[in-house]
Amino acid sequence: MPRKTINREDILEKMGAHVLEHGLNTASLRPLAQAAGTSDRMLIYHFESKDALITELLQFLAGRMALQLEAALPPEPSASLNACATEIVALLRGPAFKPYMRVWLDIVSSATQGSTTHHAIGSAIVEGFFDWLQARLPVGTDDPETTARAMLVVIDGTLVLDAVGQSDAANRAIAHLFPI
Amino acid sequence: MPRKTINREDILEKMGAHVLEHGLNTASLRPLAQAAGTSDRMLIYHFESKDALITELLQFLAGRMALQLEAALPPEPSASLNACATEIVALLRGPAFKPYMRVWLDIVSSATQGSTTHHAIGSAIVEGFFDWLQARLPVGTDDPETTARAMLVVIDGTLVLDAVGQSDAANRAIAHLFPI
DNA sequence: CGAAATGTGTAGCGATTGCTACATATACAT
DNA sequence: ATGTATATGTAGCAATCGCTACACATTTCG
Repeated sequence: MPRKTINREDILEKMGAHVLEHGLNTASLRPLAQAAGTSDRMLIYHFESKDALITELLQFLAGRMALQLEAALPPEPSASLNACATEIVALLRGPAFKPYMRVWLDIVSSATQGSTTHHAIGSAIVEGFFDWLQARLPVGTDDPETTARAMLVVIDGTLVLDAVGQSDAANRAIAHLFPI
Repeated sequence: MPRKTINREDILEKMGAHVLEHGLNTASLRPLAQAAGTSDRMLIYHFESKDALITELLQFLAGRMALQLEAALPPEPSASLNACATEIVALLRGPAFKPYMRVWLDIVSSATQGSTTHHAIGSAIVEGFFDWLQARLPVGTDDPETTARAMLVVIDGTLVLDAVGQSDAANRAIAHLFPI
């Protein structure tokens, strides 16, 4: 038995649920601690600082989302680019992933403000999503790497338009950019 | 002479510069007041509450950006869709507009967290940008409205990828989605 | 002139922030 | 048994948050 079999994973789990529900930017130590059933004192004790805690929490959530993505849409090629984009966007808009998208946009926002940790985590998330996305492209897609990157741009742009209530416009854009 | 010829415009100008430089989410009353050469006390006096202040400030900045957009790229049709997208993205990445893009992503982030005021302002900004964008499409573009919305999605997706250091991927996506 | 409206500085309130000092309880190793 | 590492509660600190009470000036208007 290792000496450090404390909760850590449990704590991350519960804090992750709290962040998914209440947002990342507004997450302060005491509410996080309450959600995890502990105290701010112990959070600092376990994670050294809030920055380190947030970093580890975001990595944890990124892993969680990757698992859920593969569970929701296994890596089977779609029938067409349009179907691929449509399926993914529908999935990300659903109740299971919308909270992740909110956190994602928080990460993006912090990254643009100059936070190197958010920048690094965001980069890793995009890279993972890119790999998952590439495996779902229709068989025989020309230049799958560039196509996947294009779809990544369209999906993220859709998230932005969704945020300000322009989902219809985003839908039309997808249909226009991936007609078949 | 109207009785209310106080600074208001000046104050908004200086606070806008501060927000463009230091970000929106981290903007609190005292730094904003210092930037405007007044006190938090007076900001509340003039704008009733911080929420109302931020709302008015964002509307002010949205108008400013619209003006600067028209000044930087007058509404002359581009030679091609690719040229249109490339020119605009290069402009938005430049020093004059990057600060606006940071604020824009802050607005998007707050809107996804449920802020109705940010949602409303973000929606208006997108609508204005959409109109400006439509006027720059090449002459004879098929279905200019849908095309402009598609380009909007691609541009916003590019901003997101830029935020996490994936500008190269975004560039390739643009070249792929708007080949000519 | 005098009253009323408009503007501004000083000081502070209660809440929250990340984080720490101190004491203490438990567990494990020697 | 005893000492040392691990774990945790209590209390609080200095800073910052949005906002307000109070006093005082200046201007406007009847």
